[in-house]
Amino acid sequence: MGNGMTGKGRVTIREVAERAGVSMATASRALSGNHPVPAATRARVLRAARDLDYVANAHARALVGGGRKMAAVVVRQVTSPFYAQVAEGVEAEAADRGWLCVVGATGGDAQREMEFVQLMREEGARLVILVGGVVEDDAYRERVAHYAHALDSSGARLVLCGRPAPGPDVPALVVEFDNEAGARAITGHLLSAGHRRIAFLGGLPGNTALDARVAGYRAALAEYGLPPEAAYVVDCGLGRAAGLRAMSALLEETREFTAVFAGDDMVAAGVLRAVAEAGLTVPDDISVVGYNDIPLAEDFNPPLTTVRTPAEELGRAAVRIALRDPDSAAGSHHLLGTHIVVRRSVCAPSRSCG
Amino acid sequence: MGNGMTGKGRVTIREVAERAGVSMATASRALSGNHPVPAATRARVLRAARDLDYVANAHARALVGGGRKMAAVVVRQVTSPFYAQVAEGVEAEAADRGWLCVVGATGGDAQREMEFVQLMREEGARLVILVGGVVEDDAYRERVAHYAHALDSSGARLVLCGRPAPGPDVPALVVEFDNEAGARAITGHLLSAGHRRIAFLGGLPGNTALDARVAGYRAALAEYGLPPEAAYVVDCGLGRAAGLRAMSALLEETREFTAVFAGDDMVAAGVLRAVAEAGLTVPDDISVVGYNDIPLAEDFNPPLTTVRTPAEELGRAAVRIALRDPDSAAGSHHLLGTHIVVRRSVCAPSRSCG
DNA sequence: CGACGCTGTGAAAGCGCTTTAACTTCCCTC
DNA sequence: GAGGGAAGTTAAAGCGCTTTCACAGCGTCG
Repeated sequence: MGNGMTGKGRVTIREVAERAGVSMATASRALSGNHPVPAATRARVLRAARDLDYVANAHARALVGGGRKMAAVVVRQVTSPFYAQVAEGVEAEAADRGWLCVVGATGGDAQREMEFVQLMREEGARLVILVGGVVEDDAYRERVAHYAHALDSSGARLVLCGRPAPGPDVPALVVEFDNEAGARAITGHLLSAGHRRIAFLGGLPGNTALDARVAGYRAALAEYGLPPEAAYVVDCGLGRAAGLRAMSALLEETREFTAVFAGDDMVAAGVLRAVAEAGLTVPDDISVVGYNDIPLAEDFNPPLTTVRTPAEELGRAAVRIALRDPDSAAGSHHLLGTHIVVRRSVCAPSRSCG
Repeated sequence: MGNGMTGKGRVTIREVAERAGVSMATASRALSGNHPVPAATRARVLRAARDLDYVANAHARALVGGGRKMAAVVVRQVTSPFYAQVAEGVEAEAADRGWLCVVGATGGDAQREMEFVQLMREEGARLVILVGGVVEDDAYRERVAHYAHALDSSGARLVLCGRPAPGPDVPALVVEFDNEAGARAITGHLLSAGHRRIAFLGGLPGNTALDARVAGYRAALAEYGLPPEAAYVVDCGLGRAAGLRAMSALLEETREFTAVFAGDDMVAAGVLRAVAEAGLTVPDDISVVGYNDIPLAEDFNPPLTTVRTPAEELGRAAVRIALRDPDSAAGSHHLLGTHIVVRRSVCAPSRSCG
């Protein structure tokens, strides 16, 4: 390497100080910029640091400095396009501020989630972002309330993305998309195309995001003067496999529906597949819409009409909001807008069905 | 919370020790398990820690303990399905060992990559995994050689996944898929189906992964006794947009090809789209194969025949290999196997062409 | 001209933890 | 019954850094 490195042992600030002919205190000030130092002195210190290939020890710094700039984002799995985008947003916004971003994948396991949050407490993360829908039961509420208080007592902030706050007095902040509005809009799109028999596939009772989508779907139906019985919700949960299975079952059972609103794009992928396997065509026989507008949605067959939820923006917003209003932000609730992306999976209800 | 927390200030091991009636040393040993402690004493300490909601300070621990269990994985972008899977594999394997995993996204920018590696040095990461193909030029070689030596001098290991080592004496370890074998196999699949005019779309000269794929493609052609001129490589780079553009251009130009080997599945997505836009059908008019088998490949239209590169396994292998053989592993090169996944985007060359 | 504030600098305290070296018991052996 | 370990425990050193506190030098104002 050709520099003055002392073998394996890391160069410390003391050596930098010695080489620059100043005290450790001055070296520290020049390096960290926490305190003004005359330009000449600073230059000498920086020079010495460069010559020695000095690398600050983040641990020592965090230990004395009390904490460190680190955010953690926790998702079910990194490979889900939606979660990946949110994580990317968090990472980007964190990086913009010089923060470190660590991501944890739980695989949907509450145990691992708890362990990870605990780890983040030990690591001194100042921001923990929990992403993704869950079924809201008592265990969930208790768990999250615990996180919130534990993190709060360590001086860290907790952000919930797309999952509910366990209570009004819990020190956590919620940032999510306006699922009800989005669902209402896309259902309206189907209705205005002439569809009246629209099934919703992908319900997951207790999951607030999906519940809100279902609510929006029902609201849109009501707005069009349809009776509550017109709503048909299949609680098959999320994922491509679930969508495939549920749609196959539905087609087996009845062909009265002219359109399907899939709970998200992966469900829609399964639905499209099921329709194709049944020898039917989208949209001629059945119109399909999804939710989230994942990157590959436009490559579906046919390209999917869906609701765009700018996931990366969600991640960025989470960081921004949490860091903006250090105190007042706690407990607040932020809703992000969405919009419809029209592609080719919807047309007017046709010849073949009701 | 109902426990004995002292407000904001974090509970330290000293308080735990006091409450348990032992010295800090004993408390530390009971908590960390680094040194045997009688069961009765240990129980008292653990009890006190629980009562106080004690959270160890990872920084202090790392400071004195010299380093910490942390791995870093660096990718171009988290939202690419392939990178996401690799990152997930790294995360999983790291989590299995109680290691922390941080991920950095560079957006393909060398500057950001350097900053991130530097940050990891400061943070004391013991394992840095650089994932993803690059164009191998002098700047690249110099950069990576620098990382390798810098990390090595901090006692950390460097793993390159799918990118070449800059030289034989550089302390880095390479783990990647056997791209040449995979490409040879899938080209063979096309050949054995009867295709003789096969174009390769998605070359990126200097990118070793793609170069290897191209080499495999040529080798397969040669094995079937075709002259070198039979190879037709379009260096359009990667990504869906690139595939769409290149394939549209190709179709504009000539229709002599009966099959297309796309550099990866995203390119294949673009190719499929281009074929559809040209009013042609896959596989009846043109057979298409991809590379990587991303999760949505089976939902392409038609479901894509491709090469499965178990990306998550790549991430896991990177961690495992790096951690297995602390010393001997340096400089070694590991090749992971792949296999063909046959779906419906290939059939015998047909009526319409060649 | 002495008191005051300012800037630049350094010695040393201490962040929370692990670990070394030393000490105390207590039990066993010769 | 004295000597030698083993087992259990502790005081204290110190990881690398930031930051207080103190002091020196010096221009400025009353």
